[in-house]
Amino acid sequence: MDGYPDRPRRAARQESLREHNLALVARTVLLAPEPPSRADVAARTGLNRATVSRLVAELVAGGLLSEDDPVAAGAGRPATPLRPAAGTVAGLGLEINIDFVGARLVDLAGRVVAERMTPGHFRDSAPDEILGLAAHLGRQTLESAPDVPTAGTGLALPGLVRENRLLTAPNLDWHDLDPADVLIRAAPELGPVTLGNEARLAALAELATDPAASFLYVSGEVGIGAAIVRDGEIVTGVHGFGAELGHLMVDPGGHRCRCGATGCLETVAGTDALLEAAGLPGASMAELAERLVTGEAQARAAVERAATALGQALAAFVNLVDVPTIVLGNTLAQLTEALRPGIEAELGTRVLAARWAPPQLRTAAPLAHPALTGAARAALAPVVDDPSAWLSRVRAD
Amino acid sequence: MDGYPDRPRRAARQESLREHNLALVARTVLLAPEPPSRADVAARTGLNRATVSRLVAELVAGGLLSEDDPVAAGAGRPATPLRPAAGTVAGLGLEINIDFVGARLVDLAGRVVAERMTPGHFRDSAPDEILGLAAHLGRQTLESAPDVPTAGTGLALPGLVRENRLLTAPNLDWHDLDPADVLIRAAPELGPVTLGNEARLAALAELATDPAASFLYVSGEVGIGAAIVRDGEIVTGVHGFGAELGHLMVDPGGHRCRCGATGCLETVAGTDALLEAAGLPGASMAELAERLVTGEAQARAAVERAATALGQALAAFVNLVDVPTIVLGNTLAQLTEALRPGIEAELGTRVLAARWAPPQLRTAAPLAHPALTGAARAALAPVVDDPSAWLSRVRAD
DNA sequence: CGGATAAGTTGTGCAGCGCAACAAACAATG
DNA sequence: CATTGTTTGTTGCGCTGCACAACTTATCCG
Repeated sequence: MDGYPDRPRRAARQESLREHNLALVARTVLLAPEPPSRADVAARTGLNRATVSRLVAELVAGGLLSEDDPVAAGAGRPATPLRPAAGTVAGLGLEINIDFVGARLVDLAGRVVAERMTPGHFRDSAPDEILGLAAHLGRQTLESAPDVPTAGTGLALPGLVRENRLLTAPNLDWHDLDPADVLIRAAPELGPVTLGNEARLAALAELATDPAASFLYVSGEVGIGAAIVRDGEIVTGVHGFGAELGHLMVDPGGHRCRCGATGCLETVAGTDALLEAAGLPGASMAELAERLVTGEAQARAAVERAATALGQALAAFVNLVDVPTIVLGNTLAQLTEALRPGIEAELGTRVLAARWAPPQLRTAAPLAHPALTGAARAALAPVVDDPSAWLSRVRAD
Repeated sequence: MDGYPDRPRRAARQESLREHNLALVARTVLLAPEPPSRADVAARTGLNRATVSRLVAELVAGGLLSEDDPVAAGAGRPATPLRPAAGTVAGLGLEINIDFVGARLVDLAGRVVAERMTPGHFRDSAPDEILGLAAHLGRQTLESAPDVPTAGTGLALPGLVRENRLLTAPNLDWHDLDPADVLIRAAPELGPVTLGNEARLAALAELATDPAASFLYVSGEVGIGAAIVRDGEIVTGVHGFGAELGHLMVDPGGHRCRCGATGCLETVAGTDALLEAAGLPGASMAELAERLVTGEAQARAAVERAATALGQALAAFVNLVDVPTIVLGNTLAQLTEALRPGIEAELGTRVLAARWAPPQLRTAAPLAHPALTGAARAALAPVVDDPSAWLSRVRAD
């Protein structure tokens, strides 16, 4: 039932072979933990050394890969290590969230080329104004690195995104918008703008550490978002959204949620709800973590309750979607160890397959505003996934 | 973030082109609602007419496709309709369930070539004995159609399947088995045996009506299984299982479930649980449906409770996985209309994206033991997905 | 210093597709 | 009933792109 070749969707011609193998070689180098030689790439991909040489030549000429100085390792001709080119192609990540707007320019090598950040309070804000600010930050960021060509822009938003439109962002009180259009009008140099859900793009950033991983990324913010990653790919529902973990019901008789239903996970384990229950409204998660150390009862109780609710929701998730690992990100990352016992207890009893595949729980890689980096990566994705198209664009200049 | 070409995984050589396009042409004909001509196939796939002709010739020679008599449609040379070949390749489906063991031989055209069924009571049964019975039924079925070459066998089981092993089937009380091995020893002529979860294979049968559909298939049995189908493909979790809808928690303080947790959906809406709550233990769903017509209070209350629970579980599912359609199958199919109001009420309030994409609810296509057909289709899948391999096997004879 | 070894390059052969021209089979028209 | 127009399917040719093998290059080692 599995393991068969990808379902063929469109005709493959001679040209498709090139596109496919070019992408294969590019990915192999871009995602390798250590810079591989041409011979390494040939061995890993199954392509002939001669073919790899030809393809690498194209990719180097197009500025996607670069060669290091040859290094000898034992006998034989020294290998020429290949690595992602730095500073030749970049993607711009933008993020609009409740408490800040930011821009980050990231190149193929994963280096942050430039960054701009504006803190603020954008709850119930005017979309055009904030999008204008984002466009401005993006423009500034691009201008600060004028010699780096940009493939496009990714925009992370805390809401429901579908077909490159924002359906709703409850915490911003934004609804039914076309932010990509607004951005492009304000700053055409941003190039094609791709929208993405904040949690999903944060998951994309998390992937940088292990490009072929499978996990559920849980992003704790005011709300609770999530994204499913399977073998290094974000799993998308039919409509483009999904993984709305925050609105899983954990308490049929619980509080009413902003979404209209009752007993949603967010009403128990969302940042604001949790801090309020702990008797620390307006505080930060870090402060809450401190209170736990001193052993304050109300804080403990609130965290325990949140952990149980999270555990139940995650168990439901794992039963339905079967992911091996759960990654806690953003504000939840700071509480991982406090939450662990409660979450693991629920996972242990409720996950049907726990005996054979106990879900692992871990903290996200430390990185401020991961969705910014994820958005930049999303903007670079077309280049990585289809280098041929980018190369012909480069040649056209 | 979406719509980019499939991630390249292995090297593509000239031969890969052929394999790809051969599969493309085969699929186009096999899944077409009406028999298409070569010219139709060329238009739909984007391949050149000449190429299609070459590929079709191979597929016809290999017994995968057959030509109808040419029919004139308006001006021009009459087109030669192409259709799946009947009786030249078949897959054998086996199913072991609580109340029967069955075998069904299905050819590429979807025709049932032969079938054998043995009713019984196999709860807490001896695996070797029942697998022997299944092997015997399979052998008989194959012998009754000796001139139809078989690609292999699919085996549907009501339990957790992973890497072609049965981890657990609580209702059979079978655990940690390798049924494929047992079958092949007992009847080598069954060929390669692929295991599959009952709900998942039933979903595969449901796909026959609309080969590119996306839906959640909910299979009501003693337990409640489910399978996610996205664009005509079964979505598999990382470990191979997932979609364990029956063990979603709907009532934190509810009954203890066989799985060890409390308040699972199965304990409210599973066939046995539902009938018991309705005051009809041991009856059939059809009888329950009748009682509803006469307006019996206890039956009504039980169904309403089940509908609400199902609605909550399905809402959770849709929020997490984002499927547009929910298909109720097996025993649940008979209650669809009785359950609809309760389910839709919950979906309406709990599904975050309901405003933009309200989930549809419908009954499965009428077909006895759909998992049998699905298992047969699963056995045929390798042929459909990689015709080249099958063709060279045919040529080798 | 020469042999062993591995990396990368060059030239040839072959598979497989698109393209264009062509043959086949029918309908419409006067 | 012959001619024209239209669509289907086939044939021959040329191009793309990969594998393969032989070769060159650059290093290590004895």
